[in-house]
Amino acid sequence: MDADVLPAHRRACSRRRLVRGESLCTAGDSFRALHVVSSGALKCFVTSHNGAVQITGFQIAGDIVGLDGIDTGLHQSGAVALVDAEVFVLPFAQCKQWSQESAYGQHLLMRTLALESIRSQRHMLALGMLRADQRMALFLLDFSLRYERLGLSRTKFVLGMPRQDIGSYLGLTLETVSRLLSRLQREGMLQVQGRSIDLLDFPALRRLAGLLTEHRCTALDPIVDGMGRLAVTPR
Amino acid sequence: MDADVLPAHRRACSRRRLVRGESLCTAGDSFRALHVVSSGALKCFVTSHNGAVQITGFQIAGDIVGLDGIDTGLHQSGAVALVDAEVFVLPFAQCKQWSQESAYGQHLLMRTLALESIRSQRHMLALGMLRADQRMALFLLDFSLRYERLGLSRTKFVLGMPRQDIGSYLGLTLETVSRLLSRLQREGMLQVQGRSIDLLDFPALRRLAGLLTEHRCTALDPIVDGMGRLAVTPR
DNA sequence: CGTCGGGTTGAACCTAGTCAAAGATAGTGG
DNA sequence: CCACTATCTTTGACTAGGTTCAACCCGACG
Repeated sequence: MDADVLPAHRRACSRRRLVRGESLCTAGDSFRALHVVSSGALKCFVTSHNGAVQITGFQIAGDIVGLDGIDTGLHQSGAVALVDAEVFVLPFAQCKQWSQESAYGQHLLMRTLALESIRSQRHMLALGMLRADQRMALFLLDFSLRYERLGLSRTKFVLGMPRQDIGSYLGLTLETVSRLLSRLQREGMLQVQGRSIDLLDFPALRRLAGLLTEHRCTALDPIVDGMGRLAVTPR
Repeated sequence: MDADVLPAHRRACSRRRLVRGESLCTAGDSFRALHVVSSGALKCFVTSHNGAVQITGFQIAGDIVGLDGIDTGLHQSGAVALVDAEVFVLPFAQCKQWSQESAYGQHLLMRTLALESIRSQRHMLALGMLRADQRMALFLLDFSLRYERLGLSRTKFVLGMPRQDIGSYLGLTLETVSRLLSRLQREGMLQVQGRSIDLLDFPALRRLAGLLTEHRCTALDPIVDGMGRLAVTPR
């Protein structure tokens, strides 16, 4: 196929590089595009009236940023790079077109949106009814699973964010996070060295988190391929 | 227009009546349709592995139930009627068709999905960084606003759910909920009689919740009209 | 070498949870 | 219509898990 006969949504999209600490968007910015992380890591956060911030999520390769802008056309949360990162830029108009022209695209976009709210709900559940140590275990297992999906080690990984951010995400103080990591290390469940984590005892961590079964939440097909092209056929 | 030339998504959809305590769907059910509450009230909840339940939301007239099934095709949460209720049944295939044929439909469906995840995020923020009394105040103000939008009193209303459910929603125990209501009454912010609430001091409640401004989160156009027909033009 | 952001650890305090008992309410059946 | 029961609600006393405040440590960087 010739490049210029391809519908807009089939062309590879542009990319954007972010250096550590650089912000991708800020709450209140007008929403034009979705972003898919291709490398590095971001954090998303909302700011409350009094100025306090709460981290709402951490995104690594394959994760989507910016869905919060769809509703009002303004971003509801900010996103900044935890480490140097690169993202694909998917103009939202293009996504809409894609969704109208391809039944699979429509399906995928809706699933992506729905999944986002399920993730929030699951996290809500964690914040609402788990003890601090259980939240921490869940957090670590979640990261482990996500790194594994990227083909990386599920036992050894580096958390790109400071204790403060982990605390904010889990509804805890940074001191509690620090104490918990120390305690879990003392109890032999993991090894921690600054931001480097080495999970040693998965069964124990799962038991702590209250997971009976290996909690594999559905992995959604990515909406873009490695080159940043919107998917048009399954898998 | 003749009824039989209307596209499927323009025909009034069916309804379903639920008696108090009856369940609309259960986690694991296969997902076929979205539901829009037309009267009464529902609660949605997720069940964790160990059997504990957490309420994820309360739906009153105009609210949508069932978005959680879109991702996997299976409902992730259950929904039961708090009081006798009626819902419109929107077969999901029909929604998809509507979304493909009408740009406005596509827009509205996406906004609805996105709004859902923003709501979850906002609630996450509340669970993660607010004290119990602040969560309670926010909860009451939210209900007040929603009743007001339905043209009902924003000061006097009846909470259809037991303390236990409020607690579960807010990440608190039923005793704490009870104590908080008693305390807020003692402090003159409201009057409580069983499940009947009368908000007396909005400024104080807002101050408590940490809301500087009157927190009016965007009201999304309803996706169905009063007869259960999918909207095709704004407003 | 000093400073600065991030991390660890300790002690005191406090919020919300737990356990327990009694009071209200609503629903049921005689 | 009333009595009985089940459920919901309130309140108290006690406890524990997390926060707060504060000191100290470590490594990076000018």
